[in-house]
Amino acid sequence: MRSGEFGAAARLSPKALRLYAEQGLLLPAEVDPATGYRLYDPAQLRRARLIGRLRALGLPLARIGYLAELSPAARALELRGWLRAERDRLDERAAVAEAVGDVPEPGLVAAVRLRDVPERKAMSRSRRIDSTGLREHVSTAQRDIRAHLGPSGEPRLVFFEDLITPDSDGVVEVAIPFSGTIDPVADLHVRLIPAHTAAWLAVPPEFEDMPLILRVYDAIEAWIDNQPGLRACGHPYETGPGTGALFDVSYPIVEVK
Amino acid sequence: MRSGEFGAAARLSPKALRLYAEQGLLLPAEVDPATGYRLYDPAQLRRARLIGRLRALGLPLARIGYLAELSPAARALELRGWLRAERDRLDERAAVAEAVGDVPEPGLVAAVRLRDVPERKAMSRSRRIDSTGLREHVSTAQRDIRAHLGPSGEPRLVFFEDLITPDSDGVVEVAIPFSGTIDPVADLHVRLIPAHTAAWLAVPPEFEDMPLILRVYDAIEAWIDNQPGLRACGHPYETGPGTGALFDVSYPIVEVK
DNA sequence: TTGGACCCTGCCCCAAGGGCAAGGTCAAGA
DNA sequence: TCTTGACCTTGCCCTTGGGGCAGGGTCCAA
Repeated sequence: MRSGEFGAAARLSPKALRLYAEQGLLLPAEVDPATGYRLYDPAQLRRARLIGRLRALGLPLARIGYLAELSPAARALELRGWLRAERDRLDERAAVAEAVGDVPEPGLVAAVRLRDVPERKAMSRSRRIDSTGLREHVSTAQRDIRAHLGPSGEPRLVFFEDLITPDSDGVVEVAIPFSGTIDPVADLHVRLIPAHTAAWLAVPPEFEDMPLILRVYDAIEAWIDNQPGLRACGHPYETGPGTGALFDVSYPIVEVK
Repeated sequence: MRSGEFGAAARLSPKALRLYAEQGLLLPAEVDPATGYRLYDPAQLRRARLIGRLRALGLPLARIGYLAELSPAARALELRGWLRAERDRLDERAAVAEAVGDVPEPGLVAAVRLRDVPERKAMSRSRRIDSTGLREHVSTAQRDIRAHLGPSGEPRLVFFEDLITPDSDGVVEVAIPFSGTIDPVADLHVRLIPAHTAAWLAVPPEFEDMPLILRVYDAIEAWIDNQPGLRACGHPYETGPGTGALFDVSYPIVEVK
């Protein structure tokens, strides 16, 4: 079969067929060396239709190449896992959407305070994750670092270098301050957390989880914006355990002219 | 504020800020005409953070530009509608995924038959839709066409020129055959459905809806693939009411060497 | 004055093709 | 046998939302 006929039977455009051939996802049974015509075997229709269905689901071609090699049962299993992940992502998006773009909570804004934080040494691990891996990253990094520091008992800090949502990953650093001298190990770095002034808020229990935690961040940002002489600098971080709460949220700030 | 400082406070990359400035989504308060430096006002942080949040949800910039102009209440309303649509899309994807890539139903394959379909004139409307608009397209087109044909009572045909899923749209033609002579009206065309042989299946009631209807298509395709002298040509169509069922599914076929 | 940090424009890159132009191939009708 | 139209090829530019880099200009503090 020539490509047009094959594409019509498989409901794939000529351009798509060419792309799949280039990527090795669906190699023509034969390519005429003189004319470049791609010739397909009717037996390839099964695979072509499968690819079309999976593409229609929105799966990337690389993933399709993997799935196409699986047995139907294994493929169904993978697809169900993917659907569950998609559903979780959507749930988180719903949570973020609920909190987006409202006016800040006046009660939270009024509770923002300033404090001076001294310079500290800290052992930390940075990793690029999305929100699905956040909880695990924090707990395992904390465990690994404490295993090296011994029972110093300092609160942990979690720095958010980017906005972490199900659709956008970013760098999150888990750091535990310590006294004395310790050498870096593997991916556990030792660095200085510089002295700074922070605008902070003890997170009320009812705001601890997504999506309401976003309103805590909103409130601190709004408070800083309302102080003409102050400006955020650097990344916000969560300190846990906090001062009378499960954790505090802090923004390093500077004074400007 | 210069772009770097502003970007750090809003958690937006320099590249993203430049893009938003080019598209008019977030115009700098001032651009130094000599150096091209973009200077932002701290008051723009609110909008910048809103844009960042909406981007993190996966919304396209054009939509964000629209949403950013709305009041928080109107924005929340729009977002809830969008989330509902996303959830519907995901439900349909789940349905498609359940049916994808299994082995065809042997009972269905065994029930496939051949029939010769004579040439007919038909009045039809074609439209590019995705699966959310399918049901409405079929019913309104059928109503509009029957209003012009009068009570001829012929079964309707629905041609699927592409695979229709929540993520991929395609052309769907609703056609009703008639006898006599009728002029085309507006977007209702008059065309010949050529004589052809069709491989067809009366859809059992339990297979009528997504996702199981896909297995009916799979079964006919598998049956055709197993007949060495036969090959599908043209697009499949649904005939309703069918022969002893709510509708039949047919594939036009040709004999090959 | 000089170094480093910051910023600019402009170019190429990603996925998954769509669209178009220029040109080569094939089969059927005249 | 010739021609015509349908089909096929390669190659280039376009899409979204930026990432990354090169080359060069700016700003601020030591």
